Amino acid sequence: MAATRSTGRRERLRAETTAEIKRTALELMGSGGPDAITLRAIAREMGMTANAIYGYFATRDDLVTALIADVYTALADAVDAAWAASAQGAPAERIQAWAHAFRDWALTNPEGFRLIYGDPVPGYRAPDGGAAPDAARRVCVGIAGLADAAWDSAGPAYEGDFAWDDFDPGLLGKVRPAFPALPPAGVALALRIWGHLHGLVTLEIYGHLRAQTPSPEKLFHAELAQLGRSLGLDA
Amino acid sequence: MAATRSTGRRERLRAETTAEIKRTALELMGSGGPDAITLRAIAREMGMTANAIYGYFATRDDLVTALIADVYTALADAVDAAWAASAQGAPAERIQAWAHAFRDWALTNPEGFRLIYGDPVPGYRAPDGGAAPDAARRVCVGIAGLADAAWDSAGPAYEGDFAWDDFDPGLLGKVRPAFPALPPAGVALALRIWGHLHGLVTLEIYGHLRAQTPSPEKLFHAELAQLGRSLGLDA
DNA sequence: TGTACATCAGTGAACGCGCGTTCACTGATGTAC
DNA sequence: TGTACATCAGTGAACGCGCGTTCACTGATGTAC
Repeated sequence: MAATRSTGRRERLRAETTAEIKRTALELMGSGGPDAITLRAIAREMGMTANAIYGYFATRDDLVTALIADVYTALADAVDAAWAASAQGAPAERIQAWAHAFRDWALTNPEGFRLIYGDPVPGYRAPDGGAAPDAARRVCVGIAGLADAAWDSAGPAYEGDFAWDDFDPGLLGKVRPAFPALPPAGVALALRIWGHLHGLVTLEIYGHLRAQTPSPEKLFHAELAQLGRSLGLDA
Repeated sequence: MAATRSTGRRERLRAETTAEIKRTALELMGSGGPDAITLRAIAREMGMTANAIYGYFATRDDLVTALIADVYTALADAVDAAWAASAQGAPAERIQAWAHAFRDWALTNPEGFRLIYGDPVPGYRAPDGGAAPDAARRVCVGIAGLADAAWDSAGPAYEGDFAWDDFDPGLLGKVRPAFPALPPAGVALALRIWGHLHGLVTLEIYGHLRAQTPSPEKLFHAELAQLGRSLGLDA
């Protein structure tokens, strides 16, 4: 009992320090951009030696890999939560809820957004597996949910010559069981919606949109209204 | 005469070396990412000493600033050329020509695309003026041209509560004289189209789209077809 | 045409910096009997 | 409860690296008379 509890304490301390390292890294990224993620800077911030971090992450790239997974998960959680919270709403409302959650998360965590969707940390090489974290796909599956919700009304306008093998099997492995009624053209629609939202948000995050308009959110709102109309949904 | 010609020669050599420095920097960026733009690497590649570059650029950031301007200009030239070349076509064809030129340029110059639209070179700080190069705006003005070409048929579906002061005066200073018939909602449409194209191309360049579909170009093509339909244009 | 001078592109050594990573170690915490 | 041992988080000094930038300089090219 006592032994178990003691071991538990060490493990808990260990987990806390691990979390603090990641939190500190994200804070540094928030204030200084992805360049700021260096073992030495993190250690400095935490009041420890740089190499103490090697007790928690074998290598700097391992730390970055963990950060990316965490950030992806946070984004996926945010949009999934918005989707779930709007479960009682009409499709048009739910799509707007999802999209706003996406943009809001990005604006709240611009450096996180840059970390997962932009250029990675200088010198970083993704691990051999190379596969993006599961959470990356969760976002895509979430968007497929938007397309699915709208497909009854949107379908006729969006039929096209897509086939299942136009898409990655891993993606379909998640999408098809979840949305059995969605045809290939619906998956294509999902990816295109993703592109629309990603484009506007990226332009905003990187400052390109703000150079053209003082109110990017108005543009985003118009985009969603028009999207709803294109999908044949009542706003 | 001889004197003039001699001076001309020196100046020409100087211009050639300046161009070679920039070309080398872009090549390095092409093979090693934006991180690879270092004075020492450029000098190494050119067979000269690192500090010889200080005869051409006062500082590394000055070089990067020049590179960004060059790359923006190359992109703007590419899309403008496609637009001009399709002058005889129907609006739907011209829009497709423009969009394909945009994507093609990005795929041919992915590192250039990342340089101007993504995270800048590590440690780079834009000069005080801070303003993006003129060519950056040329791209936006070009897209306003797309919206203008489609506005006769698209307008009714895209009216919205936009006003002139929803947009940057600098942008309007270029757009309104060029397209006097385009109302504020048309400018909003232009920025949204920009977002659509930018999103799909960015996702493709950064590898996120390829993880979901083996044929991003098919998706892009579908996007353009649907865009034409949304704008009320015949394909 | 020849000579004295100015220009200026490029050299080579050096600076200080922050980085990731390694090494041998210390000292506190937990474990076994 | 007390003692001997194992664990393990963290230290501190050091490594080699590539970077931007500075400095005093050399040597070739062009200029003026």
